Amino acid sequence: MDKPTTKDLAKAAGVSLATVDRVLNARAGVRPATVERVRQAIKEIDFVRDMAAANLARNKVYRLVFLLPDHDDEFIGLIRNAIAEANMSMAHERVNVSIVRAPSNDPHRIAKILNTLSSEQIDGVAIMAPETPQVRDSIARLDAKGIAVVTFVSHQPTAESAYFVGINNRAAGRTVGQLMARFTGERKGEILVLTETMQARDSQERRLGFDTIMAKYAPRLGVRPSMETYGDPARTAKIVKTALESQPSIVGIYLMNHDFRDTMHAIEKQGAPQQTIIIGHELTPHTRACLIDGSMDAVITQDVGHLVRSSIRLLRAKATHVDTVASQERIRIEIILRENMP
Amino acid sequence: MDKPTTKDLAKAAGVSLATVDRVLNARAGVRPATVERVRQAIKEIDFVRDMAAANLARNKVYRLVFLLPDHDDEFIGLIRNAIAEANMSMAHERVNVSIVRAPSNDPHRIAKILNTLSSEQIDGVAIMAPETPQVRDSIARLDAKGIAVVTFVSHQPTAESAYFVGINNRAAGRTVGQLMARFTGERKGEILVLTETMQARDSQERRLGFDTIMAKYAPRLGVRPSMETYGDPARTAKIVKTALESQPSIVGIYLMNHDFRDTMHAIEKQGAPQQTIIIGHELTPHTRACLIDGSMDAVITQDVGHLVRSSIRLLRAKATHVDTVASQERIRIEIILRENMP
DNA sequence: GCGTAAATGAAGTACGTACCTCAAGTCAAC
DNA sequence: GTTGACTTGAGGTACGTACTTCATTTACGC
Repeated sequence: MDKPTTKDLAKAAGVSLATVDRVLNARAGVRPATVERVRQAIKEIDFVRDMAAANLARNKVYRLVFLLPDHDDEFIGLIRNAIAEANMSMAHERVNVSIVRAPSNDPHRIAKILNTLSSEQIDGVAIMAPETPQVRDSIARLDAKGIAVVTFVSHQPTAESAYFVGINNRAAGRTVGQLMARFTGERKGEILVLTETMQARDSQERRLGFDTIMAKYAPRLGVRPSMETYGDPARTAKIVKTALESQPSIVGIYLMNHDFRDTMHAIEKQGAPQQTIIIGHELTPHTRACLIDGSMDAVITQDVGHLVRSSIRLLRAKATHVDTVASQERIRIEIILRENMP
Repeated sequence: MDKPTTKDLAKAAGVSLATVDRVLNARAGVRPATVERVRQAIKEIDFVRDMAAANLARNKVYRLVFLLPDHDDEFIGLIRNAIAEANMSMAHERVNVSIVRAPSNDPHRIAKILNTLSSEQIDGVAIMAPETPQVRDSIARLDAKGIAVVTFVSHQPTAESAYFVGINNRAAGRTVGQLMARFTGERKGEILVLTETMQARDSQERRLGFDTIMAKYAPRLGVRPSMETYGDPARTAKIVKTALESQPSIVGIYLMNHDFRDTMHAIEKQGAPQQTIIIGHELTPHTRACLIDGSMDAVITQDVGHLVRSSIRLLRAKATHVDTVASQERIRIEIILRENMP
């Protein structure tokens, strides 16, 4: 009652191992009727190819690339660590993962890098980059070249050939909205929304989701227009100072981008009103510390290790033309409070 | 620049393949000095054993067993589905998982089942059962027999040889406490705590964590003693009726066990005060529906698929005497609101 | 029925590791 | 210096699949 092998399959189909091999690997030179016979036998004896052995025989290492932004914030750091760890723990899956970095505000540069990838060197790419026409075209080109692509963290809705690994940012924004609505109790006042840039689709979607819920559940609260820091500490400090001085009735702050260390620093320096609810994205050493010392109330995050492993599994499956277990690949929107911090 | 193989390792260590094999598989008959030389070489050339090939060569299927309670509630159903799914998706890992069921209130029966497992048939067991001396002894016996054991969902702190796969229930209770404290706003009143039985260690720990946070963050709220339903619908209805009638100032309800369909039904029938915050455990079809229709406010859950896969990985690693990636095995306490429901 | 092309089979090597056997080596105690 | 125990090496087979080569069979048009 052991698992059937290709040998059993050959016997069941009444053909030789060579023919089984031809069918399994879609090689030419087999009559359609014979192909069908083998297909039938596969179903009958419930044959599943031993991919470990197959890959061993192929002696192929799947070379995957993560394209990441070239600035070094905490979130990117976590991703890099997760990639390094995955490279270790998934070694027996015959994957070799490397990282390529590009300035996220230079679509041409990103496109150039993607366009130079050839299917001889690379089997798959996970792309974390803002949505631009250049990147979209590059993804189509990669697809045409037979290189597997997933979009990573940043959704590229116009790139149909690439599966998206990340959270639904609209839902993430809604989640923050719900927490903000409830954590502020019955208090009235204003909500500040800060982000690095509203150019990013992620920010737009989060904002959209956030507004929907705030309008529905907390009409008592006024949500201010998004303020952009452009990642500039001086500008950030100025914005925060002005906002907090002119708005004495702040009851909540939503930090919409990841790695808002400068922003938190500015808020702490300026001093927010007592009981101000502060919610932001991504669990990092910094946000972890903020949860512990109480300067933040909640963090919405996605499991970085899961993101990376999921991307790798999907790329590998795509490169091998194999199906995947979809349920394992859904990235959850996690709510972290001080009490359930991992 | 390929990945080093045992052959490369043999050359690097200046020994033969046979000796490398003896060292790698901890076989006897190698001088300590030689062992050390090979160990050094492993580090030097950064050798990692190709587990896929190793398992192929071993041609061993790891037979794992999940011991589950024999009553069929929604949570157990989810676990069974997850096990079936894992059996499919981890087939290439050479694991075969089966389920054995036992009445969770009959420790002798459970112990008897565990004691009949022999290391010839079974390589590992994941045990979901209440903590009892009988089970604890059985676990020790399994360990002595060389069968890998993890405790699953229910912590058995006295069984040192078994790794625990599940959440910290104390922290889970604290998390519920924090949500309850915040979701009730500034309102004053009483909190009901309902569970199937306080005999279960899980319930005790959740309660402990819950009380800690409530005392600290919501002293305005009175937390009532835990009420036990014993899984009896009639009793449940009576308890809920009495509690809600005699306590007009209920502002929150904590449902501490999983699968509280009867309890929710009784609450809905009796009618809780407007704005009563209801929080419970485990995301199931029922709690999912409750979140959507607003009859529940939050659900604390653990990823069942993750629980199962983690158990399998750990058992398999233990059976193979291999290290694991700890970070991948930590089960998170997930907070689910309507907005971030997966 | 003959020639040709297409389909199929038989048998091999390879992947990286496990595990076995047997021979040959080393070393220390006597 | 012999004995015996321990250590090491050499070489084999096996796991399930990929891929190749070459021989053989089948099908079809004439």
